[in-house]
Amino acid sequence: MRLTRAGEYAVRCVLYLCGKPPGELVKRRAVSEEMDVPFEFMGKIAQDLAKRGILEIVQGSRGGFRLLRSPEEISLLDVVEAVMGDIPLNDCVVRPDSCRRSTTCTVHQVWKDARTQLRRTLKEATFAKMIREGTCLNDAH
Amino acid sequence: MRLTRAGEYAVRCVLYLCGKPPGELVKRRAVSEEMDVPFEFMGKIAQDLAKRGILEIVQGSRGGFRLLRSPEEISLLDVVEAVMGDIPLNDCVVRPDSCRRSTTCTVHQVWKDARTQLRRTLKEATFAKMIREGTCLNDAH
DNA sequence: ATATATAAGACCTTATATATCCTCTTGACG
DNA sequence: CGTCAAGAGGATATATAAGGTCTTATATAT
Repeated sequence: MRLTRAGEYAVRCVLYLCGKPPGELVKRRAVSEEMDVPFEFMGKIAQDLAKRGILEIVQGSRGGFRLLRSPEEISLLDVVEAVMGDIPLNDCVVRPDSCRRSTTCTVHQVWKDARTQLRRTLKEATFAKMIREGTCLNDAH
Repeated sequence: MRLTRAGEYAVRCVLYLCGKPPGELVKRRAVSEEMDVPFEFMGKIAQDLAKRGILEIVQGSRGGFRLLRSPEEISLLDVVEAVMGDIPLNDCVVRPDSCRRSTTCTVHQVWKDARTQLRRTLKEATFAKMIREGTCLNDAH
């Protein structure tokens, strides 16, 4: 029940892009080196972020990544779920078939509530807000 | 970021014991069969629960498991953390050394808040409350 | 065309979760 | 005491997921 490395890397990537002028194209190599993310792995993660419309990938020479949304419009939840898939917490919540009485079972209701709460907290945390209040970016990581 | 099988099994075990008269000694075999938990694995899980003082393990012939607390005094958090360890969500929260500026970084602050919130929700969910409001136990699982 | 950059999937490695096995210890009971 | 039932606890498999790398293909500027 923890953030994966891919999740952490994705956050770092978006954080880095948010620190650049809006619409600027940034090389994968630059993100990888600055944010200490394995180069190849960065490619995978960028694809996940692109699928969710968080950034755009430009091919060809002079290619790279470009944010498609403003930091106000990107939440921690968006980024984390882009690479980790839906946050389930408990199986029954996402696949109700796995438990016959999931709709009435209060154990599962607790998990469901916890999940809703967690997702709300992460949804409310936009990158604009986080950067405004200070992030690791300020220091060399 | 999900409940492990061991966590689910632990919950089932405690749920089952809560359904018995207080202080009753229940055989591992019974818990295992009734709650559909692998017999050997049940032993491991019981040890974790015993370490946290949730139940007592009695050896010898006529041995078995016995709840040490009333359902009012056992929360979902107790049981889940007994088998899964502390819920971290994000590494930096539990091991601040892994990030230099964890005390001031708002990304980590969000994770920390989310974690606190999740733990509170699970802490408030006592087995007494959950059973009162209906659980899967009522049905054959 | 060529150089540079990413795409996409195959593949490998490591870590964790899940489960089982075996030997030892405990305690009831004859 | 000896024996049996039951769990303890370490060692060891097996399965699944995470983490990372490699290769071939594709796109674009020059």
